[in-house]
Amino acid sequence: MNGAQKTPRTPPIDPVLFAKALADETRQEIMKRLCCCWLSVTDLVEQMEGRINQPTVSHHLKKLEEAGLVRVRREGRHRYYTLNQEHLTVCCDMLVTTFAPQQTDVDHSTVL
Amino acid sequence: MNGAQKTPRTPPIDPVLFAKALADETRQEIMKRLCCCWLSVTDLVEQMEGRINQPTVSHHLKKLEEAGLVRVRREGRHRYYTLNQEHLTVCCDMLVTTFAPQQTDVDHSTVL
DNA sequence: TATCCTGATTGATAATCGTCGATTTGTCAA
DNA sequence: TTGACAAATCGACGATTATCAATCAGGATA
Repeated sequence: MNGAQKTPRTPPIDPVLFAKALADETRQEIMKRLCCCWLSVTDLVEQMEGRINQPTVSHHLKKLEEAGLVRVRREGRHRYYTLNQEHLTVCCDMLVTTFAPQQTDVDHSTVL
Repeated sequence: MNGAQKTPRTPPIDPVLFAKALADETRQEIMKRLCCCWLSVTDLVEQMEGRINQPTVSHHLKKLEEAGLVRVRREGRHRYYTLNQEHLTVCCDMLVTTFAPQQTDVDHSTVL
């Protein structure tokens, strides 16, 4: 009885990294499929119905993970991914704040 | 007494277009400089202090305009740009909504 | 008109990025 | 061990994109 494990690292709060992670149609489709459940890479490949294959899905998941937008859970030989809703919300709030007027350069390198 | 004129078209609500517009460091810097005032292309080029030149600034402004993130005002031979705060907020809200769970595919092609 | 100024457009180039086939790594079950 | 499966990594290729120099279009002023 082990293996189950959450992503530990605090997600990066970086407006450019965040936007780049979202700046792809395929990645957004993956995010939609992960918004309500945990799916493995194989699950995602199946749901894409031959439009993209396994290495590509892995590649996109890596980018999303680097941006802190997905959580990973390892279970046996599977890895289950799900969307990190909280971080998405935090980043969206940060965007609005970053580009708000009367802005005196908020520091986003440290988590609030 | 004429010339002064706002951008008429309702900005597009498209999560991928929005993210792509934000997915560049230079563009985000331009957005920061436009968040509190109206600046001309020449103003922006000066503020960038030789790091990017005029055609590049124009190119970035075009992308931001296509995403509805800047407003333009023509005045004589000048064109003044400023950030469209409202649309930025709308798009961020849309992102959170789009990837929220219990989502029954909200239509974003029509403005709310 | 001619000239100057502002900013958009074009064409070329280099860098980045998405995609895939092939391979590798890691885990479970015989 | 071995074999089977899941998923990451690697290398290559094509498409997209950021950038710049050069040019062009429109408006102001003389």
